[in-house]
Amino acid sequence: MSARLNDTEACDPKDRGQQQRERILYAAKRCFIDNGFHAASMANIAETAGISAGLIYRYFESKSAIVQAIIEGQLVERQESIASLQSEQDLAERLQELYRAWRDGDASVMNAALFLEMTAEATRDERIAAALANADRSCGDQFMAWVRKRAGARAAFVDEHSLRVRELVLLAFIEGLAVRAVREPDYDPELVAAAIRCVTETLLDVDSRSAA
Amino acid sequence: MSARLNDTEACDPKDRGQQQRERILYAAKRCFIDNGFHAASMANIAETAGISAGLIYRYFESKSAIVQAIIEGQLVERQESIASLQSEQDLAERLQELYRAWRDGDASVMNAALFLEMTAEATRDERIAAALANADRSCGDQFMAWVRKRAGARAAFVDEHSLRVRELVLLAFIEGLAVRAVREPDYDPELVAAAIRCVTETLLDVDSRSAA
Amino acid sequence: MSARLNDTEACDPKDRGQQQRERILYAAKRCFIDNGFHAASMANIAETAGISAGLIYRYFESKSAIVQAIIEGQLVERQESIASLQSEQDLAERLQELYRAWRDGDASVMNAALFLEMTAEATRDERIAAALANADRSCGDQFMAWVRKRAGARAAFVDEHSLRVRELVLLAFIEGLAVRAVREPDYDPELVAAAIRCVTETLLDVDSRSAA
Amino acid sequence: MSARLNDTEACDPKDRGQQQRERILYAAKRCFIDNGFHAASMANIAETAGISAGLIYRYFESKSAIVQAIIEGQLVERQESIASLQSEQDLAERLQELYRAWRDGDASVMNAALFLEMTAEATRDERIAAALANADRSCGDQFMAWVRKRAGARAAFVDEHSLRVRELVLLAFIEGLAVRAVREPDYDPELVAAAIRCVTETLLDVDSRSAA
DNA sequence: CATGAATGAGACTTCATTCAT
DNA sequence: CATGAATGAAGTCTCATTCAT
Repeated sequence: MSARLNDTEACDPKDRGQQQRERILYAAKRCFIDNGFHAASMANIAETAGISAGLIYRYFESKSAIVQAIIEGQLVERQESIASLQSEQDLAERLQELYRAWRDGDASVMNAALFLEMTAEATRDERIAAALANADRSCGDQFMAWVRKRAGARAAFVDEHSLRVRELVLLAFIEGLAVRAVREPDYDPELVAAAIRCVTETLLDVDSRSAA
Repeated sequence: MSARLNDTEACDPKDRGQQQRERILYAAKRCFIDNGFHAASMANIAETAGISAGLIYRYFESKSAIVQAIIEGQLVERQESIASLQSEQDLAERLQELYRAWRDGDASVMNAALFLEMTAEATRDERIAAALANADRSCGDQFMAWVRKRAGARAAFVDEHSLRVRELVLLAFIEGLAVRAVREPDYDPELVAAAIRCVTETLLDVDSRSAA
Repeated sequence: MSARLNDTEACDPKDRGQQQRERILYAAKRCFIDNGFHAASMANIAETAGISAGLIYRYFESKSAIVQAIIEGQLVERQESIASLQSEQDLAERLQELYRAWRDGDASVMNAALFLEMTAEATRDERIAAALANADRSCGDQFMAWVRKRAGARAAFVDEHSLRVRELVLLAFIEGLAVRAVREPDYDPELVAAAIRCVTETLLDVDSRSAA
Repeated sequence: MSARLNDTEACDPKDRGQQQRERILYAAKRCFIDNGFHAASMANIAETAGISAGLIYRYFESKSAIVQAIIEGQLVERQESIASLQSEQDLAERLQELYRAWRDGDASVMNAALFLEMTAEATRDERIAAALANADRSCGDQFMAWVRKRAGARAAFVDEHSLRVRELVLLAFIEGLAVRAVREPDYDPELVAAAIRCVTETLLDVDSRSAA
């Protein structure tokens, strides 16, 4: 537990708590990914974080509070990602990145299995459901604003209903990729790229499809 | 589950065991849907099936063996569903039905949350992963055969790669609907219908898109 | 664990469950008396009962359910005791018996410390409060009926309000004896007997005091 | 707890510790009353006292040491209360006040549930038992002296034994009121007042009852 | 074939107490 | 003198699984 290595770094005492929170969150993410949401025990998480089990409760009210924090953290990441979105091609590239992250299960980003489990857990835990719904709505709105802006840049008109349909299709497709990443981890990357292009091009082709 | 047979009625002694298995599987499906995969206890399942807890172990080695059996059962259902597929419009209608079943948790089909949980579980349980991959591949092939047949019926040509892309897009979209059904259960049905039409029309519009 | 000694006696299989319930209740009473209500753990009770901790939950929903069962058991005892009450002298004798049982802490009857702790617990556990209130009301009514009957036997009239006052005084006095039994276990028995006579005689002296 | 002194103000340095002790004791009493003896945590008490949890251990050896200190403090209060007792009517009034405090949980005096819990705890903790016995005896003697003085004032003779009986009856009745206050918090105040009058009048009616 | 009582491990969570700062 | 982060033991309760009947 030397201070220099993976510990507190003994500087800036005021946000020591924040560091602990993050340490716990990171450990929890790893455990959830490795063992599944229910199989990962608090003792498990504590050990991974290198602290005692009871201490977690100084920073999080309950196991479910940890999940909520993870969801909210991801919300921020997603928002930043959308905010920095440029062209339509950029969107396609981002989706490919996302797919790779999902498939490879990097603990620092969202992992597909974890994403699915959290979604399923929302069915049974109201607080998780609320956190997810909030994140979805927030990102959805932000994304639609982006689409509108892009359309406006090309002087194209896009009616509200059509916009909503596109959002749903794109969202379902993206989330479906999470399922695909888990169930069939060995797709040819080119195939996935083509599928992503197929969807993004169709959906953002504002003019030809606005009558759908 | 006919009313006549819900006890030990001595007809057809050879597949008495098979009847018990199915009775257990049906009960398990109901419990998993209602309570979630981990929250459903063996006692729960036994009670739902109207038998004792210990008896389950005569027919299934463990709880996870039940899950596998359910997955394999679903494979059969899906194959039958695809086999009976007719026109393109029929496909869209089927998808809408599927979405409704997912959202409402019809016990006869699979429920969305359960679908997601099983998918996530595949990350941790090799046998479940194998069962799922097998089911996916089998259904995928069958579905592609259907598309080819439909195209042939209209004398349209469709190259292999394009076909695979479409399959992936459609599959991801369908599975994404499961996520949507869980995370946003209050979509306007019309919106979902429009999204489904949007995808099926685009994907099955063989001629105009074969170059994509 | 031989069957003949302190076990199931292997007869009458239908109320095996009832025997287990009683075995647990008896063990719980002992533990509560010895260690206090909160300090007595379920593991403690289980060990005393000679079973595993988890098994208790087949017979009682929770720790608090055990307390409720104890309370209800005592209600029955109290009712039977009141029902068999004869003359006024009999009442005084019964109270002396009760005091002795309280002071000596026989686990089979009510123990004073346990009585007080349960009363205190009622402040924090609604279900216990309800069970106690129910028992009190039931016994109170029964007791007042007895007083009325005794008065009628002597052709004495006793008005309702005066009756209620007496009931309260007697009840408080009895319950206060529980406190006394715990806080000063070494009273001269004659002193207690005199105090009991003092109260019972005063209270049941219908004629001279009915104007009070 | 004057508003001026709620921090480290350096006046009168010698009994700074005493102030802290009292602050902690007051907080503990509040917590015990609100949450019960076992449910009140040290963290709870510390927060109520406005200090850190660790600091409590500079002033009290353990949680149970706090309880003892509270009991000893109550002894002083009770003695003062008895010392200021005037006429027989005054006694009745005091008892009504006490009953109200019992029932309503006034933090300045003791609350009934807490009183019962501490009494029960005496069964298991010798030091608490000793503190309680000591307090009871001391107050009892003081009370009997008061009765003798009142009797003497009216030139009435009262023999020792009769005096002891009265003391026991009154004490049991008072303590029984604590039980009543917890188990039946909704008594008509008039009923309680009548019961108290009934007891005090009977017991202090030196002449007519001295033969009992 | 069938039961369901019994087990034992392990889940989440709380809390009195200590100790580096 | 004071803090509050940290621990570790213990608490209640659940549940997959076994086995005597």
